[in-house]
Amino acid sequence: MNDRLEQWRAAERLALTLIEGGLQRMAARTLAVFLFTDQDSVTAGEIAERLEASAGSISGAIKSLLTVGLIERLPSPGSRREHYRLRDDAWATLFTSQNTVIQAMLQAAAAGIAATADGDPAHHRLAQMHAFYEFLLGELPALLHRWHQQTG
Amino acid sequence: MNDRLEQWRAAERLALTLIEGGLQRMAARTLAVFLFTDQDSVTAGEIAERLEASAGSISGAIKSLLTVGLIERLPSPGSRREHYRLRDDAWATLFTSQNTVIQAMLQAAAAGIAATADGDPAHHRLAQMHAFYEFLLGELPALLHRWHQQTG
DNA sequence: ACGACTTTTCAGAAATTTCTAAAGAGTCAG
DNA sequence: CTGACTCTTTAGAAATTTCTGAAAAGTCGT
Repeated sequence: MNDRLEQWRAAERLALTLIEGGLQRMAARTLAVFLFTDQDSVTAGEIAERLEASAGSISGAIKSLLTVGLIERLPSPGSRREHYRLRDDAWATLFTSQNTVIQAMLQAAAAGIAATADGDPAHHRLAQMHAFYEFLLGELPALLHRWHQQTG
Repeated sequence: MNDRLEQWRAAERLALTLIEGGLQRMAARTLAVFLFTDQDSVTAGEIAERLEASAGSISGAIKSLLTVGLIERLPSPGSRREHYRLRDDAWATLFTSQNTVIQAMLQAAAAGIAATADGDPAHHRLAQMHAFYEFLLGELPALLHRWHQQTG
């Protein structure tokens, strides 16, 4: 099953999944190209052609993927075109980027705790929320460490 | 610091954080009400009044929160109004609901692997993706177990 | 420094998401 | 059974997000 059309379909399906996971539409499709290309690296122009999208939207997508650390810009060997490729630890990075969400949750919970009295049911609920996200934040480093160990 | 206005502010800030985390706007605001109310349970009407939103949008928000298991409907004691409250394990549930996302990622990766040849760089990338999400899926149960042990 | 080529920026258009209002359905008391 | 009250559904409006096209900016070879 080494069929180009089937690959394209799988790529688009994966993009849809990534969108479900919270990525922006074009960023997701771009990421799918990085996954499914048979080249080592691709240029913005190649992606635009592949997705039949405007250069502008690809530019924005690449920018956001760079920001979250999923892809990297390669030192372009004497070419005018910038080359990009998927980073090795892309998936761990994508997962880890939720740390910032967890941190935000913690802060929000802390603010709520400070604003409520001890006996208030809300105080108790917020404390529970805080405890969970604190636990989570503490577990993540060890989790990623196990992952890196497993792969070597 | 037991100030009603400060509580309201903290609630709205928390709602914004939840929206960042991927919840829909009104679902997030509704969840914030469940967290910050000083009652044991609230009705749809009370939430609508609190958020100055239509009954319809609250109905939709409650439905989605019920679906993901963040809140529960209480046996209403002889009242016409349905009572809801935050579930005890709400935060673990919210975190766990991403399992479905992980499962979807796994399937998408598997489809891509099946569609590419062994030597293809894409094949390698997709295999890496698959390995990570498989690892993640395997770790989650133990993680949640540790959490439940910690709280008792 | 110039010309060719590529990427980035940005205002407006398109599409999607989200909310509301109003009608409908369900439920309980009497 | 009826009336009063609440929740749900849905079509359309409003708001937000996302994409495009064109102009501007950047880069490399000559």
